[in-house]
Amino acid sequence: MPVRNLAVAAVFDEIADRLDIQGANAFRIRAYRNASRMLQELSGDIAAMVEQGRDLTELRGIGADLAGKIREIAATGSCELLERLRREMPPAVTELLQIPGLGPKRVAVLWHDLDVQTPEQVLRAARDGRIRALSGFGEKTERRIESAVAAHLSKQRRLPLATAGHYADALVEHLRGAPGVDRVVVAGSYRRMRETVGDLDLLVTARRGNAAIEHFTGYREVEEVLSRGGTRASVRLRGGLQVDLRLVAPESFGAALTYFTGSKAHNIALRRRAQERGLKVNEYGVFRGDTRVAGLTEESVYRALGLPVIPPELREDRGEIDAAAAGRLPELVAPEDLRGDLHAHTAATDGHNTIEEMAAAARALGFEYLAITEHSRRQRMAHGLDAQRLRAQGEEIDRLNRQAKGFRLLKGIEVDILEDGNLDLPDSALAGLDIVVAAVHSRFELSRAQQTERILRALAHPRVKLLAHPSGRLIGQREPYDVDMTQVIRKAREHGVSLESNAHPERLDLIDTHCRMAKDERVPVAITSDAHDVAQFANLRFGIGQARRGWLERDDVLNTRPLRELLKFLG
DNA sequence: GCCGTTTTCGGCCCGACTGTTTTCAGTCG
Ligand SMILES: Nc1nc2c(ncn2[C@H]2C[C@H](O)[C@@H](COP(=O)(O)OP(=O)(O)OP(=O)(O)O)O2)c(=O)[nH]1
Ligand SMILES: [Mg+2]
Ligand SMILES: [Mg+2]
Ligand SMILES: [Zn+2]
Repeated sequence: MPVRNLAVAAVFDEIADRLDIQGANAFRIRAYRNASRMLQELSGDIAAMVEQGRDLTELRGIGADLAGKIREIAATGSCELLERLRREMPPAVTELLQIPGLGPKRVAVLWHDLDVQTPEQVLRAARDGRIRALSGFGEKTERRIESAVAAHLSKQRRLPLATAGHYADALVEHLRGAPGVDRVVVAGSYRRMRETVGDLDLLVTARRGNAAIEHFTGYREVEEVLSRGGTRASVRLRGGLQVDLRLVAPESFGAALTYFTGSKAHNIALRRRAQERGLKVNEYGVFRGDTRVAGLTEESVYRALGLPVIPPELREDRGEIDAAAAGRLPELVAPEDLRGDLHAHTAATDGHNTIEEMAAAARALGFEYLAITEHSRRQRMAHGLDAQRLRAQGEEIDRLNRQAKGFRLLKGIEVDILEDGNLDLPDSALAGLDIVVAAVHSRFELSRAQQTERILRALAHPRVKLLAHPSGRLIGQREPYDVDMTQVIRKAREHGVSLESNAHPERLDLIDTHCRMAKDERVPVAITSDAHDVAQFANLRFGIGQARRGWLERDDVLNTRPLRELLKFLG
């Protein structure tokens, strides 16, 4: 079985961790981490590239050595360097790096001097008072480590973006009440609209800072203050979420926002560009020698580097700086570009509102159209429609459309793709519909070849115009099924099928990197809510976020088209 | 280990907080 991109990335990450603990050159380690990140974001299949004999050194961060290692991993599943490092160091040790406060140096000492290999063993060593005796460690460090391990062992993983939003809103409101506070902005991965966030990063400007930091650490949900200084503080909330606050003077707002929005890789790339121009960038501004030349606004920071402002969603060091320098940044799709929604459910199946209520909510958003796309009969739990109920619903929609002016309900279905790639309803049932959305809701465990074959077959069905939630993943709950997305996207193009970017907060599927791949292959993406009630249209903003992260412009998105053009696409 | 309209060798982002340190290493953002 060909090796997956993520598997190669995992090998490089493990090599980086082990080299780190061994005290290897920091830039060599960074090279492995950069290569891993590139592979995780790569939309094409690395194994296929190897097989086709492509020149891997054209990939960013891959030189002759790492290209060789990728070929070795593709051929054997592992590589000599990793196997050697594993022999030199017990397997579990790298997990210790995940514990906040334990970096490579301390992990090396714990392992060498105490033969500690697992978080549980660290906890025991701390409780036995064996850590404080180590040189470079002390009583306080031991206590911090103990607390950090306990938190690590009970910690939830990364939080879905929408969930983090609830915490963020409450915190921002709390901070706005602090004396002397000027502005409060959520930065970090939250501002970049990543599908999940590891923590919350809050930027605050104030003339007198101490009061703001006091106010922050005094927030009622704070469980533990992890650190606190004059310009920054970190806390852990009940429930485990970490929140970092950064405080700067108002004149540094732009530089600090750039810094705290990241990503780290984007920051490094920006700062390298600054170096090349004899400038220095930090969170206080852009400097030439001792003179500050920018920093009040993000616009001023980017301008000082000869760049237009780069939208936060693009700041991942995926080529956005080169694009900006060349004046080729995309004009990203925005919420107001949407003219309708192509995936929604009603109380006829597992939704909670009537067709009329859903239509009224869509109209209130300024939409021109809404497709009603219930589940098909196989989804028994959801009361999926059979041919007869689907026809009856179509008649009701016809009746509603006759009454409504300036708005169009589209007759649709979210039909199951069966294991063999056939659809869950006969062609006769699909014939009268405006839009057929096809979706995988079962047999996620099929092999890559079988799953790909299954979906390609569905895409070839002449009535199918939209592939719903193409990866099938549920964030934090279910991994994507194994499928060759390159082939899926090519097939979609061949048959004039659009790919859905499902905006449900647990899905956010199309994944951002696949979004970008669809764009490159000129396959239109439909940003849909999959709303099961009228409130869920609000989720569309998360779909917009993922689309923007995938570099999509208005014209790359199917449901920015006016009704007439949409209908043309739907044939 | 990667990379180059200044370089094929010598650089590689920059700063805050903590604890144990007698001047700064380690970790993190
Ligand atoms: N210049 C620079 N900035 C950094 C570095 N590490 C983090 N930052 C900045 C950019 C990050 O987006 C921002 C917040 O750090 P986080 O660790 O919270 O990362 P981020 O929010 O991007 O992702 P997350 O979802 O929290 O894992 O701080 C660094 O090593 N150098
Ligand atoms: Mg963060
Ligand atoms: Mg953070
Ligand atoms: Zn649905």
